[in-house]
Amino acid sequence: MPLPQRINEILSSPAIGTHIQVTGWLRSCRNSKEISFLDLNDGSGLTGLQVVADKTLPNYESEIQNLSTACAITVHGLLQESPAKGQAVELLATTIEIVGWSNPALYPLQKKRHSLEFLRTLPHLRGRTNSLSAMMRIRNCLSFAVHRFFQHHAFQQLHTPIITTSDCEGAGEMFTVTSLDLDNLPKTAEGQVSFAEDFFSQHASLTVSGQLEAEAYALAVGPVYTFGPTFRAENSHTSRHLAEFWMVEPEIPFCDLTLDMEIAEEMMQFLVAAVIEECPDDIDFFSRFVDKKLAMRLEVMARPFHHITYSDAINQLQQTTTKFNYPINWGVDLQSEHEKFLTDEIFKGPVIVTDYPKNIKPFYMRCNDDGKTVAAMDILAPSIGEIIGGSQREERLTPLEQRMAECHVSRQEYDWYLDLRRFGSVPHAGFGLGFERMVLLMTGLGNIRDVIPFPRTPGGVAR
RNA sequence: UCCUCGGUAGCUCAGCUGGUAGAGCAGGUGGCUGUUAACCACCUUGUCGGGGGUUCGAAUCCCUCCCGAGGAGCCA
Repeated sequence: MPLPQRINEILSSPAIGTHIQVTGWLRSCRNSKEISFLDLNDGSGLTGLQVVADKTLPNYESEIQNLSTACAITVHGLLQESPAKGQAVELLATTIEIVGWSNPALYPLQKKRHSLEFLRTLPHLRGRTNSLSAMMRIRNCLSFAVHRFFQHHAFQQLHTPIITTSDCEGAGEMFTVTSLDLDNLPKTAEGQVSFAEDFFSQHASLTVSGQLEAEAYALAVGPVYTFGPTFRAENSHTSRHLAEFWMVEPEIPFCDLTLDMEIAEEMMQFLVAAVIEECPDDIDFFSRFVDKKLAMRLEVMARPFHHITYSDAINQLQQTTTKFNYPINWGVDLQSEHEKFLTDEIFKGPVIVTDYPKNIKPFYMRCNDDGKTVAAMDILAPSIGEIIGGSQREERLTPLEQRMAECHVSRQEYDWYLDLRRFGSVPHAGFGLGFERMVLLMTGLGNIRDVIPFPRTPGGVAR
């Protein structure tokens, strides 16, 4: 493909003495009367290529001296060793074509450091900063590694629908999808909105999870995984939640909770290793400027994860002298402060908590023989909290029907799901990884709005 | 949704117990043959988040709304 060579490739194996062409955007310009130094960056890495332009260039006075941050240029020149300190190689320009000008008085990003809060107001431009481009490279690396991991283990990627008519968890607010005229809504005899007249002839929403559809295909073609956007209309205004986020959801037939946990742990360690291997500069950048403990945390991720049952976790938390804001009782879900205590104080690393009380978990999780707990597992990561939630699914028809009744899940609506238990049901399990939380873990960034290019949160969409 | 802290120049912030606004950076102009968040000199910039109130007088005190950050709940 006739694409221009990227700067990170040029710098990693510089062909000194050859003529090359590069394209990119200027981060800064240092002009003097007869020579200019242009810091050219094309987004391929943190380090830019220094372009040296001297007055012999025909457009030196007319154009080059007027260049400023953000201008786009194409440079032909001679790659040479740099006589000055600061960089090993530089490009001595023979021609510089200005592809796109930028008005420095109006361009909102300066050479100096900006706060992440300010950059959030410029989602369309913030990718030009080191922080966001480094995040983007790590995010991309993680994304590709997810596919590599599952494809290598013969999982098939399943494209589950974005628009759905089922509410998977039975919890969580969903966004309604409608083409009805909002100023003139059709009503039923009871005064409710008549979705029978809507586009899909029934109420439809944006998906909160592809799990149930993934189960259907796992019981048809073998191990599958989904990797796509999911949506929650919950009014949660925190640094860990998005209204639109990406989730990785494998679903494995002939699989119990133990194997499910093994796969989850192996996947996470594969992802961590991939980023450490492929994005060392970006990890180093985040370690130095964002989170000094990042490298240490990533080391811990490579060790075997700790395991503890929910009941044992409750016991341990009850035995500590630490005072919690929320009381610890068997049957109540673990609060953030409890999860943090498990990961940061007791285990000092990732923890897999298993066998939660069935009453705090959804209907589809498999009931354990004790009748009180389900075959569920949550992976808690240091400083992030829950990063993976998974379970072995209830494959037995009768217990599933009982749980659906207890949870007030419509039998009619989920009859198709029961079919999966009627016709060749097998033990199966899966989990969901919050992809942005994985990016948080790998970058050390503190706010989930900074690990997705265009964040959607309650209250506003900037672009 | 609740709690806490914030909102002053393009950005980051100072502005004490009320006396009507400042710094650094960015930007502009000029200078400089090798710079590295370049340097030197000079210059520009404000409905002090919106609205209302107290006061002779409000960036400063009070009320209210909006927005942002951190935490909680819920979750991934």
